[in-house]
Amino acid sequence: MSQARPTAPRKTRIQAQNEELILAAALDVFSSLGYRGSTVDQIASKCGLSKPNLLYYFRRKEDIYFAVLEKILAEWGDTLKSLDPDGDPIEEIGSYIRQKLRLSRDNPRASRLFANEILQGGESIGDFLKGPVRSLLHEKAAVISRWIREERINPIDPYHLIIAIWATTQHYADFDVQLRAVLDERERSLEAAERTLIALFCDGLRPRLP
Amino acid sequence: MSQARPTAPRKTRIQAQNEELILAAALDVFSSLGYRGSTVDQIASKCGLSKPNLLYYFRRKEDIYFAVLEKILAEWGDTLKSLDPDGDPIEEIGSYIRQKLRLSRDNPRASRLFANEILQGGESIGDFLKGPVRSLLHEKAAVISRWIREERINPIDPYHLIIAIWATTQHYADFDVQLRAVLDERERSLEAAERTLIALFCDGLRPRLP
DNA sequence: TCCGTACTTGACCAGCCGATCAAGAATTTA
DNA sequence: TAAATTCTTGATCGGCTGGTCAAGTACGGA
Repeated sequence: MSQARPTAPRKTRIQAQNEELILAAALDVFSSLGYRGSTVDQIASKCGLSKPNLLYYFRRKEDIYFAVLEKILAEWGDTLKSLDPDGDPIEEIGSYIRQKLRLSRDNPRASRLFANEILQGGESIGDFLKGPVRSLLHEKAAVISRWIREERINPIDPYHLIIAIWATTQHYADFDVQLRAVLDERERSLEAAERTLIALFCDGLRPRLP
Repeated sequence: MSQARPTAPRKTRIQAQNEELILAAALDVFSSLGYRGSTVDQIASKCGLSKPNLLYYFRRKEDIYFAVLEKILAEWGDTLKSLDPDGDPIEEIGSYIRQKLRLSRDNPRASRLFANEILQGGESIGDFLKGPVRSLLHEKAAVISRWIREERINPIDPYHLIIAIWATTQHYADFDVQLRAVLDERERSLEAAERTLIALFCDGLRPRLP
């Protein structure tokens, strides 16, 4: 699967270089047009290769798509590992939000590709979701549950908390078009989003009376 | 635009009936396959009409899409009008969350179609976003700003607050596939989501000390 | 009942797109 | 340098899909 040519067990310099080119172009195209909306020609011309040449490295359009997906899922897995069980709960969750927000800003196309895939039924990543993501979620939920038991944070459902964090942070990548149409430039700063979300998740809206 | 036949100023019984059939089927198909992934044939066979017959009512595939979009945007506009400026802030925001969450549950396909459209660049709804949605957002933001000035809720950015509400509530429709893969049946109840979000937005995570 | 209009459809077309192939160019290896 | 391998591409194919058309059928008013 990671080998373009089944007959070639090792990667040439040219091969590695072109595959990288292709995957970069493919992320670009797939994330903005969706799988079905993208054509092999578009990807090829975006990276300056001919269509048959591209199909020499990846036999099928599907294979390109899978390769892109695989790549971004791997990167994501790495970045999701934080949330130190031994740290201060509020600090940890705050920095988790910050981190995910930055990921949204720095890698919006990956986020959109993922969103697209989910909306389309997510068949290609079902195993990934049911495996790594699921266990990661449960692991983090357990940490949060412990924090709740120790009365270091308010008692809320840990699963829905994490989902809320995912939803709010990814939203800045996935719905960027909407935000651009609806917010003024000045209101769209990452800092404002960061401040608001952290304030919200930490202290909520209700004023502390005394 | 609302008339399928430019030469026919009035709607026949059959016409009204078939257009409704078509739009229902189209929402179904478009929302699960996206615009480019859907075919006119699929929509036609889903509502038991032949393809040419469908294209008799809507000349182009695009026209069907626009009609569906127009319909759901109109319905949405209606449901978004709540948030009474004279009510209790916490109550109002809570009931707004509840309302949007129920909308997600009762009309997930509309939500997904919308998300799909945004991800694809949202050209078809640019005017809608820059117009009605934008002014609605500003209107609500003004209300929230007043509540903040009156010190009835904590000072946070009203725009990002509303966006956070949109993000979290729509997420339950748009990312349903992911939630199914990652959560157990029991954890996926609307009630849990409702409770968690409202607790989060109202009181946050940090315990009140005294 | 008859006539005009609205509706329906099988057959068909043109363009696009994924994929193939054979043949030539470049690069590596010996 | 020569042979072997890898890389590149123009030409082409077949299937799918949006859209058309002509011919027929149902409907509704007089």
